[in-house]
Amino acid sequence: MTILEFTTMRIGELAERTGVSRRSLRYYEQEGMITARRAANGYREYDELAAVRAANIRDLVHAGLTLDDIRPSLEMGCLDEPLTEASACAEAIRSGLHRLEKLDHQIASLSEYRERLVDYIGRHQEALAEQDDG
Amino acid sequence: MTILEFTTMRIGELAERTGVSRRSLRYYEQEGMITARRAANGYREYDELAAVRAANIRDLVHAGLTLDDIRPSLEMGCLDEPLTEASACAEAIRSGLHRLEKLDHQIASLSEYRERLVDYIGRHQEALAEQDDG
DNA sequence: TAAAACCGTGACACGGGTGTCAACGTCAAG
DNA sequence: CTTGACGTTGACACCCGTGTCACGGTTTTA
Repeated sequence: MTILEFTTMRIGELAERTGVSRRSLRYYEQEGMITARRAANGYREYDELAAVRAANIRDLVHAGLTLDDIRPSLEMGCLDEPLTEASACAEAIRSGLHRLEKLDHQIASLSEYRERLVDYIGRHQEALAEQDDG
Repeated sequence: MTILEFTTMRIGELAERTGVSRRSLRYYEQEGMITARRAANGYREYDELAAVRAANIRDLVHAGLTLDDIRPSLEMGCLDEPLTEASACAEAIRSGLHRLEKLDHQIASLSEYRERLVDYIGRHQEALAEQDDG
């Protein structure tokens, strides 16, 4: 615990810190997305890098990406620091571009439906106002 | 077949016309999203309304909505004519709004990742240009 | 030392939409 | 009558990330 080189933590702590469930952390590891050393007793020991990655993965998954989508970025080290600061990546971009296409399609579709929905809402907000319990 | 009142068709034809698989058409029906009369032999018989609905559902599902998301709109008759022309709906809107929230979150998240991705790409397009096989 | 809290693995289930296969009925054409 | 295309239902499988449970080992606390 008082090791200075790296802040080492076990799965419970990491889960709490990142908001990623133990289950998911194990799954991410199983999928090769994060790495954990093993203590003598078999317990996983995570370092800061794992924590950063876990958080980044969490964000991307939450945004609707799959682990396979994320993997290339990760393999290029793009997820080794908080997502807010862009690092240097290159090849991951290629697959990123691929995903981007689909992404744009999806966004476009959703936005289109959104528009229509908003249209409806605008047209009938009086009707809604009368009930307004939601 | 030469009935004039409604163009009646069977599942195969509808599937071909809408691009929705037979399997999905049955599933939609099972989920109460579309209706089919039954011929004496048990075959499903679809009318034009079913065709329109099927196409609309197809679009929305393709856009990332679930059948449960779509159901309210459908129940209000919002999907009874081609989606391009907005009809009069009201209560469906309420659940529409609910879905809309999630939708916006998702779109926002995706867009954010998109931005970062585009950033990366911009920064490293030279590297990509050198390989340019994609 | 015993209880409580943590860790390990393995297995099963879910949701949602779809593919696919089996086993069977129906209908039109040869 | 047989063949083949089409229809029916039911069941099982997939993906993907996650929850959860069982069962056992370890660490910490009382």
